[in-house]
Amino acid sequence: MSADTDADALADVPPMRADARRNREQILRAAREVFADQGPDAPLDEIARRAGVGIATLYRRFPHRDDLHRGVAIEVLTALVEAGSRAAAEEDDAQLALRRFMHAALDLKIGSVMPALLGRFTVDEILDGVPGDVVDPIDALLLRAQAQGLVRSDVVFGDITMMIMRLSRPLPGGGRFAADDALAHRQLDIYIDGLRPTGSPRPTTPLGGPAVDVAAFKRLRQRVIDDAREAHSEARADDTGHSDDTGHSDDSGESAAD
Amino acid sequence: MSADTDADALADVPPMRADARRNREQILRAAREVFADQGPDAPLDEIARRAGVGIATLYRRFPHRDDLHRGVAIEVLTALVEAGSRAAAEEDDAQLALRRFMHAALDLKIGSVMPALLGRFTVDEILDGVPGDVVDPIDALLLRAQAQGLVRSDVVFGDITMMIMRLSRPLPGGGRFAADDALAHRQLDIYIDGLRPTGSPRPTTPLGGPAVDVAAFKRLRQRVIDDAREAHSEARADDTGHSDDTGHSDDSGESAAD
DNA sequence: CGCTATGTGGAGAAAATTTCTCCACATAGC
DNA sequence: GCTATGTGGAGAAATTTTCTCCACATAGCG
Repeated sequence: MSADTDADALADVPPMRADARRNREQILRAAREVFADQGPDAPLDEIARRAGVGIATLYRRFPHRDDLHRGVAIEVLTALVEAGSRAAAEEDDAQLALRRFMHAALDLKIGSVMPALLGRFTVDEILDGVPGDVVDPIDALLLRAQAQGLVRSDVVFGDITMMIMRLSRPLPGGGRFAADDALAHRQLDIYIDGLRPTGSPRPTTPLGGPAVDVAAFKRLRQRVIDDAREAHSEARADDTGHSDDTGHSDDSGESAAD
Repeated sequence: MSADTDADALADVPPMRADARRNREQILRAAREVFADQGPDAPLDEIARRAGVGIATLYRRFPHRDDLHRGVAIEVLTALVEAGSRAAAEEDDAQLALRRFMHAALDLKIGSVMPALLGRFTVDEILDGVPGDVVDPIDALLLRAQAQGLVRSDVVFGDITMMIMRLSRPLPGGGRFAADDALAHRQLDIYIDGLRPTGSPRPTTPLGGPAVDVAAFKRLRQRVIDDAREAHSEARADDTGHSDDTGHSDDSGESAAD
């Protein structure tokens, strides 16, 4: 392994054509999104479609689903370690370093890696592809902030990572809410403020992202309902059963399947 | 749309047999869980199974999927309103009232209602079954806490409700993590602490629930991996997937996995 | 510029999953 | 006991997802 440019040279595999490599990256990026959105068993069609490639290309590059899991996991964990060490190095303030790391991790949608890490194949299989340790550097960020009294002492590793995993999934309801990612960052900021110790002099973080007040919530609800109604009426053309009121009707409505 | 507790009296429908009513409730409870876990398109088999009834019973009671959506929505929203007014009435402290309401709402898994509310049928269809307004009483809890300076002023309705929706879904990874519900409450407590204004004298909330530190995380990871390996080796017995074609120069053939 | 090894897309068969009906059997409630 | 009401589960039908095959495209080289 003299130079990484010819990692291929060691194997008998000839170097990939440029467009093929580009496609491979598109697929991994799409897979990360789709796994985060829909879970590890998401249909592969969807991934190919989002990547803008044919299904055959996906299968050629990743013959089994687990190959895709592993590919995504390696990519994301590598970026995660990188984000952690960069945050630690570039932010003097330990709380800001932690905050910056958490937002970066959220952007990476590490929720997509969770399924791959937990229970598909050995940790080693993934970690062999990832430079350095993943867990301890993250914990170090937390410990440093705690040592300086910037984060309450009863917070632990899982309170950092598992929240990010949760936030990296879309809201329930089928991705109807457009500003989903921005809202996740807003919620993360509030959560991070909640990590401060009692009486901390640190001010609360100014909240960006979508402020969904009651009026906005009602507008949102109405808009989505209108959309759905429209989609529905397209789908049913001739509506045999009008919503005549019968309680939880046993057989009102369109049992006449169209 | 009549309240179904005494719909029987008004309509020509004879009263339900006691066991049938019990089953209906079991189904709604199971549906709530399953919708929260897997989304609004979750397979109905799963719901019937969790409810401990046959699939036919489910179809008899709820001929269309939307009937089930509506039934769950009505039940959960009714309980939600009830929880809100109870919290407001019984807690003198406005911040504690808000906290108590949020934890109650999390237990209700209102994430399961979101899909039904957003885009399946009109709001009225649900709300006719729910006594009173849903949105404003919740907002009132927040406004009261803000008026007393117990919650920062830039927080809005959506910061309360949408976080609960998110927390009511399981962690990504296929429900492998047993203490999921308890972790959600722990995370919620941290989040609520983050709602306090700068310099608030209120102490942080003591954290219950699972404290997943680095050691626990590694143990958890290993345990799950072991489980999966076991399940895998049962399932494949013969299939030797050869997958050295990832073009990633990693020699570790995954076929060695077993 | 033209050649060819490498790469691509999409149709569609095969497999897996999910829906939903039917009917023989069970039991609550009188 | 009797019977109207309710039940479970088998399995056909419909839908979704997987995965292969092959005619066609183009990067990269001389």
